[in-house]
Amino acid sequence: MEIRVRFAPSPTGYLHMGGARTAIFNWLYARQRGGKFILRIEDTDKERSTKEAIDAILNGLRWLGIDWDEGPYFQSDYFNIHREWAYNLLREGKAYRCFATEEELENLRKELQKEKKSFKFYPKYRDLDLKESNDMAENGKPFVIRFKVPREKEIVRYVDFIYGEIVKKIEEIEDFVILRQDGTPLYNLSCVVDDIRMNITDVIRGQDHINNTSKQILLYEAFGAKPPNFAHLPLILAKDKSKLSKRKHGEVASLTYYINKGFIPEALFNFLALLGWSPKTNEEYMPKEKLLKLFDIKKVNKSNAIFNFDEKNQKEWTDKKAIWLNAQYISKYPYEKIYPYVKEVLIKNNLWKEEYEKEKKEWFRFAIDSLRTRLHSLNEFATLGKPFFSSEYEINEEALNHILQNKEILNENLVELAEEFFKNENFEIEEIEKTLRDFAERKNIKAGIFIGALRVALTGQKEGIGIFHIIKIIGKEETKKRIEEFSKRYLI
RNA sequence: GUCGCCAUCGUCUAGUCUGGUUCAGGACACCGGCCUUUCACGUCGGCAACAGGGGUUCAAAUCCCCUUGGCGACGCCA
Repeated sequence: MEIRVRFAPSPTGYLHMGGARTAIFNWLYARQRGGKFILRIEDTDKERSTKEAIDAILNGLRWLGIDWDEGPYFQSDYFNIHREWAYNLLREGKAYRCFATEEELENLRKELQKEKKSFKFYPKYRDLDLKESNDMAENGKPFVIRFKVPREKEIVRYVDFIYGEIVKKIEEIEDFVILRQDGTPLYNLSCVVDDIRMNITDVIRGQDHINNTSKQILLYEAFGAKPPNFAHLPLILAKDKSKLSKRKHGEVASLTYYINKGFIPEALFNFLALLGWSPKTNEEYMPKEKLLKLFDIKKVNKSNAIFNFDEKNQKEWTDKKAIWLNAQYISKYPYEKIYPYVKEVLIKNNLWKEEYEKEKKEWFRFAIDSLRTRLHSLNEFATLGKPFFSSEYEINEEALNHILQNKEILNENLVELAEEFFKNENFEIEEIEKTLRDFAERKNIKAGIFIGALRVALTGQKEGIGIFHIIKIIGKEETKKRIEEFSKRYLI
């Protein structure tokens, strides 16, 4: 039988990390078995659903490289069908109209609480004769439709791929509402009806749905359908051990933030896939193909994972392992794969020049390959990389002050050193290095003094890639020019 | 409160099913050495955990029970 999974987010917020991981696991599961991945937007709560949220979800999935075979379906388009199915249950005596008012219910709930019981159903309406129920409805008395949980059964049971056997006592399940007073369907109904209609074979979703699953299985049975397989994923928690959410923990919970922060999609994909699941091979760098080969839904662990970040610390804005993985991808990706991302970032920051893919193609590649070994974010191509693509870069004050300790030496020698560089014929790294070291030796000055000064003069930064790489990338003329300008401005 | 789930280094995790090979392995982070007279690269090394208590057993991180802790669900939200 063909595997069919679905990712069914509700468009009430942006695509968050938990949702993204659910999508990843669904996608991995479907793709490794030649199954279909269906995207369904669960917008049954019209009040809270927004167009922006839908766009964010779609864009987020595309960005992650998660493609879908069907959809996006919008659940609200099928309200009539859901309602029809609910009424079928009503006709068959598997559901009933509950005419209880809010007050009535509240009182009942309070009373039950005194006896330490919780609400399960309202016999008065549950046992109402269908004809009488029809009459009341016709007379305009408002009602909801509740599912009539089969009380003759003892338990509902299913085997979860991850949690194993889950048994729930029938007596603990209330007659839940499936149709609102205004006739719109509720989550449990819509979800089951659509999963049946769409022939979903495997439901992979967050662990917070475990409780719903028992109810949903009852619905499957009422509809005479075979329930799908279920796999409930452990939750992603924040440091305070509560469920990671945008409301509580801010942007770090939202996928959009990672896009803006310069993540490579596959790096985030990799990180998320390893959160709650392990290939058990001691490897961390796992591109999609490898993940596809090794992923096993049944080996996902049961305990929740904590997302370790510190919002107060810039460098730890998200889990450090995620940042580290991103750095891995930036430096290990084949050039062809990293290139489009770099181009995009440079364009966004007005640093892109057409010649980078024409006459300066080779130069550009060398620059990027040198640069990327040190970067943690794509955005750094435009910040730390700026001096290579523009002569307008800022000078780090701390770094400047540091080298100005040797102001006199530099004033006497730096421009002369620049002239020496200029005499280089090939301007290759070894040659540049030799020039500098010979020069320093001749002058009896530590090479380090020049190295530090050159870094500041040429890039304005106190750290970065090797200085000889920097000089080669910046080029003969520009190096000379920058040193001269720097001397005039700071050394005299 | 009720019901359910979970419990190995600070964090992600391997090992738990099939008890001995583990005074518990890897990764991130952290600390130190080397390299670099730059570096958020690289490299080598270090720190660091079986929640607690009872069993069962020749032997328990691994099996059983209890306690504790954490999380989730208890909506005419999804």
